[in-house]
Amino acid sequence: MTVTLADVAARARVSPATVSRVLNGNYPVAASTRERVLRAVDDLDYVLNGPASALAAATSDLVGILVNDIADPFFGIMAGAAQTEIGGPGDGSGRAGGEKLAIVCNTGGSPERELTYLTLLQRQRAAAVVLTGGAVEDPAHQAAMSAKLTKLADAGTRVVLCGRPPLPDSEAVVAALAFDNRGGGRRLTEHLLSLGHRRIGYVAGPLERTTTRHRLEGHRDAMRAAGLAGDEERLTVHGPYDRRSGYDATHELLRREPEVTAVVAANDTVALGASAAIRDRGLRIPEDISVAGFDDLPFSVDAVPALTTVRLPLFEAGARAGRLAMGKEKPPPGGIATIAAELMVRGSTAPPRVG
Amino acid sequence: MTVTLADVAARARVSPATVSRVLNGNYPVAASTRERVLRAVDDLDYVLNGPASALAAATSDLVGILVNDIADPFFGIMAGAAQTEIGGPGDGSGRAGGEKLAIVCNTGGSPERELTYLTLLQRQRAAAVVLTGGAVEDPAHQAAMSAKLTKLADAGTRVVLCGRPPLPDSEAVVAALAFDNRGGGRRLTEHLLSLGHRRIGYVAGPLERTTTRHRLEGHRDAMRAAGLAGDEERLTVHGPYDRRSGYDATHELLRREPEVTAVVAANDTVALGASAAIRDRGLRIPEDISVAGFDDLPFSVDAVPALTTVRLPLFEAGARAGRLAMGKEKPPPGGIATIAAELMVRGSTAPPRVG
DNA sequence: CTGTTAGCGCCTTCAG
DNA sequence: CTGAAGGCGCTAACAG
Repeated sequence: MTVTLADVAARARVSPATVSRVLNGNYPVAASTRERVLRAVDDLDYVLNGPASALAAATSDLVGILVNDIADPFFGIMAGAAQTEIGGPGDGSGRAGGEKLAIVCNTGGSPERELTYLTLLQRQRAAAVVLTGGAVEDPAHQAAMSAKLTKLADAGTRVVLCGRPPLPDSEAVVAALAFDNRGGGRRLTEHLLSLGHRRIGYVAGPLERTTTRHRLEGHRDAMRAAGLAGDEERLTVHGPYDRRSGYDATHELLRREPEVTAVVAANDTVALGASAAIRDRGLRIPEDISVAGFDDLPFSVDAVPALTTVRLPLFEAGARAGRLAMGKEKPPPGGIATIAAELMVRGSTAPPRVG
Repeated sequence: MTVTLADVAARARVSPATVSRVLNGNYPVAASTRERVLRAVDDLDYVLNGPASALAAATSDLVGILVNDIADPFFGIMAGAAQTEIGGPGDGSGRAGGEKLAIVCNTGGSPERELTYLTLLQRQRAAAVVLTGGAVEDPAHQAAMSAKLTKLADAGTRVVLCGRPPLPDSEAVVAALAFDNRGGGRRLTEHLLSLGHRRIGYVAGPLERTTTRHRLEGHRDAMRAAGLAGDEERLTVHGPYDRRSGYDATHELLRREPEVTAVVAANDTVALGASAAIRDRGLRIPEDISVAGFDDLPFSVDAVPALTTVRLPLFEAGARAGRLAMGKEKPPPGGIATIAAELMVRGSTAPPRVG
């Protein structure tokens, strides 16, 4: 029925072990023998049995990339970049060579699904796992994650964090690439303050996520430094990282405080929704209200007016995470690297109206 | 070292066979026995060995989802939707149950990588494969794809096409969900014609892709029906499906023909770039030039002015593909379904200036 | 450089 | 309902 390695061996008149060796290419085989085997493989249209191979070798060529929301380019860009480093270029023959199979798993931001996927990857004896994006801060979940990642690491799976803060005290992780969300958030708000804004609304991401907290903390640090503490709670509205949330939260914000002169959004997608809400109220950007985002996704520069935001080098970070997962790059000192966030000032922010 | 099924059996004082049966749940086991086994599993923190299981059972719980560009929400939305149907909700314990592992593979639009991923999936004995988005029209590649998909199907892998036209003559495919790209393209251009536009530029996608061709054919059908044939080549510029391409191609288009009053883009992302180019030339949308896109991605409604486009039910299509891949839904008659594309008229299109 | 020999960990008949 | 036994297809020592 299905052709096996033994069939190939028979046809090439060699032993199964030899066939295995030429297929894996990690052992010397005479050129003529290799030739013969390869021809047999082609003749028989043989395809390696992944599970059998993984079982015998006790490793597999799967690399998992976990993302919170695959429909969000924030994750898509990182995952795609990681995949280019992991997947190899292919040999143009459609025959799979020694490359790894980079697979993207969409957790939808759910802690349960995150753990489930890790278990599934553990089952598959994944060669590496890349966790992207912010983490949920629930202590129970964090403990479960630590435990799970430790087990994965013990089983030989390389664990890399990308755009996620390092775990409290885990030796399991090869490397953690953390974005400077706090610094970026701070500089963004400082920019608004320097323009003269004082009443700044904040449309935050979902509660209990590190990304949300860090960006918000950066914002509040800046506010506090400017002597504007005290009104934080009232001027902050939380919601998911999507367009709709930005829209709704901004309406809520302007209801609570119509005198807001600037709105900082949790990310660019939310900023888009916020902008729509502001316009629906008949207000202009940036003349009446300034708007700022975070991430600098590709569409942000094309918004009208172009969106002031904080640029995160998503592609570069994803690619680096991919290389780390493949062991192609040396981990940073201490296993932790902070990735800079750059303020991008564009047309959506301007000084507040006088009066 | 690693705990195996036999360890669990020993601890639960049953045979390995019994443990296997409770784990797979597809065979009657006494409640008390099951209880004991489950407890042993928890005590020992046992994780099933996927490869061993797949080898013995000759099947696996992997489902592959192939996308052309994971950073593009067009694919992200479909893939995410498919994954919700495939991955199951999890049981909240982080312990993986009977669900499938939905994995997204990013081909980058490369035919070679597409075939490579299919081979990798074939190796893993994937339970199903979902191919999303347009196909490359190169005959050699199409033949190779047909052959590969047939082999996958023969090995028991369910193949589903989502947003991709059915293969010429393949019995391999369970179901093909094709978008009505041609009809959508035609109606979009008819809309522009009805507004009074006559000189319409077209920023097309990459050559040799079904999506590109069908949308362009719809456009040209409409032009021809209006007696406006003849100038197609000059008013069409091809490029990748990205923002940059839309920007560059639109500049090129306006260089070739400054009298263009409307630009139709291959998709919404391209339309964003086209809009930026138009503005950079000091022209207004829609007063000087109308712009239209395709897909109706989430950001399109927030563009300024809001983008006229053709809505594709990406989430619904992806979810349906996921269900078909799981065998949860009956395939459409003949295995082929055409998914309607709906014209969304918004602010970016208006009658051309008079004179 | 190549063949031989044992498993890898699990599922699945087949008996009981 | 449960146990025993064989093998899924491949790899990894060992010999030669």
